[in-house]
Amino acid sequence: MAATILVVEDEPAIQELIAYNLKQAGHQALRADNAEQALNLVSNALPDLVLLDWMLPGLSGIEFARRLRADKRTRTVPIIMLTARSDEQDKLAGLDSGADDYITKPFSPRELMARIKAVLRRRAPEMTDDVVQAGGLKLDPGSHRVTGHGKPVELGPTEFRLLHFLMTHAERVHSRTQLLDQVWGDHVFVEERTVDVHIRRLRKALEPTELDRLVQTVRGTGYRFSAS
Amino acid sequence: MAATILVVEDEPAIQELIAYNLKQAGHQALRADNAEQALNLVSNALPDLVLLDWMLPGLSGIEFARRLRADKRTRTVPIIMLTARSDEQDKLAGLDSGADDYITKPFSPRELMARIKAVLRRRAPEMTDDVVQAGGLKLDPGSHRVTGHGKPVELGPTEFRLLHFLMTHAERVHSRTQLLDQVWGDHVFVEERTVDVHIRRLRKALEPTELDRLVQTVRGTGYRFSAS
DNA sequence: GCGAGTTGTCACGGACTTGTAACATTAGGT
DNA sequence: ACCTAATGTTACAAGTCCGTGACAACTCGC
Repeated sequence: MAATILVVEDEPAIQELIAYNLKQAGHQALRADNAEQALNLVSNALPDLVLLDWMLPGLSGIEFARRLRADKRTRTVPIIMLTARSDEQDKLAGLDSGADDYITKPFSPRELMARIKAVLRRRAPEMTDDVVQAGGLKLDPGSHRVTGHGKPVELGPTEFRLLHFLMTHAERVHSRTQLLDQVWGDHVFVEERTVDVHIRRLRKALEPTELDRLVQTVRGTGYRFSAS
Repeated sequence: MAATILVVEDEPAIQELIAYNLKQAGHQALRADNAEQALNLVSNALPDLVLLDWMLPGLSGIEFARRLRADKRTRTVPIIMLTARSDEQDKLAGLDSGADDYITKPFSPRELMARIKAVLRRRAPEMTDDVVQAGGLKLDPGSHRVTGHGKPVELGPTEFRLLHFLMTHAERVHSRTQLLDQVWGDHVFVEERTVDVHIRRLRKALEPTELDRLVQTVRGTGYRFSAS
């Protein structure tokens, strides 16, 4: 899946380099030269990940990270810190401010891309465009297609995200609250029972392929995807 | 598993950061800015663990910890102290006041989560989602599944919690009162004999696998899980 | 703006769970 | 052996949780 990535970096050459590499990898790059500009962009549209330079003119990178963590709406956005210092003390402070990973300059584009992928996979595996496959069911985030035993399955957007999350976190029970947080987003307010309805819609769509049994109810706890 | 964790921390950014990470790990976060507020929350509902800042406006963290330890109802709640000082003297005082662990700022979220898990594992193993295995019985809290000699075992929610507690505190006799407190919760009122009925239901569910003998009666005292 | 598709909420009914009481059985002391 | 207290067992009514269909509000491309 093409992630939208915000690059906050004051040095034009590095910003350009990063943006180019992101584009090359199929992501969309938003750019900001400083924290103020970045805050503006974030208030418009939430990126899927933030690449954040440590040293910024004006508001520092750490401070920016703290602000993102302080606001309920932006709390979940993964952050990767970029810095020239390799000092361990800074590293701790950086992680303390809420960064998910930390990379020291100079870095190779390959390394940066690997870390981005790793963070997306860890924080939001359903954000990567890896094909997920289990028990005869195949979900391809890239083409936004789902097939069961080779036959196409029609899903609405929410059911698609729900199935994607369940498949990337299989063999685990998820409470309705967790599913709302992870699939709907933690800034929305909807009834818990709404999850039931979407589970129902998902099952109905899977019924023709008999794969609806993979979506299981755990009474009193939540739902589980299981291929065994 | 989902533990309820009380965060007592006056600095909003850090409180937010911690709460966010707790939620991410599947826990529920209660928050308090000061000790007075924390005492209120505790009197309402007992948390499974307390994260406590050393420096608090008003009643200090140490004093708050002492109060928890002084009250019979809250005496067993695990406490992790947070502090900016790395001074050995303070560390001793902190542990002396009854803290289970101690962590100095700045700390990485990863480190904090690791310590929480370690403390829960030691003090309340039924709160973690570690797989428990004994005598051919296997219970997986993550997927909410139980198998005996590989065959699936069907349990209701209460029987599941009961078995989980017994397995994580095996080779020990638990009185009916203790089981009610630990498995049902400390503020519910049910007949003691109700435990017997659930033990019966648990045994019945285990019968097909012949593993019901692991749940043993200690006449005049209570019940015990034993794999030997 | 129009219509198809999507979304969140509600209400109803059925299935499962739970606590209690009542009765049966067992263990342990005398 | 007998008696009593403790535990096993069953049945049941009340409560809770979940599946399901209907529906109105909403979005989005045309």
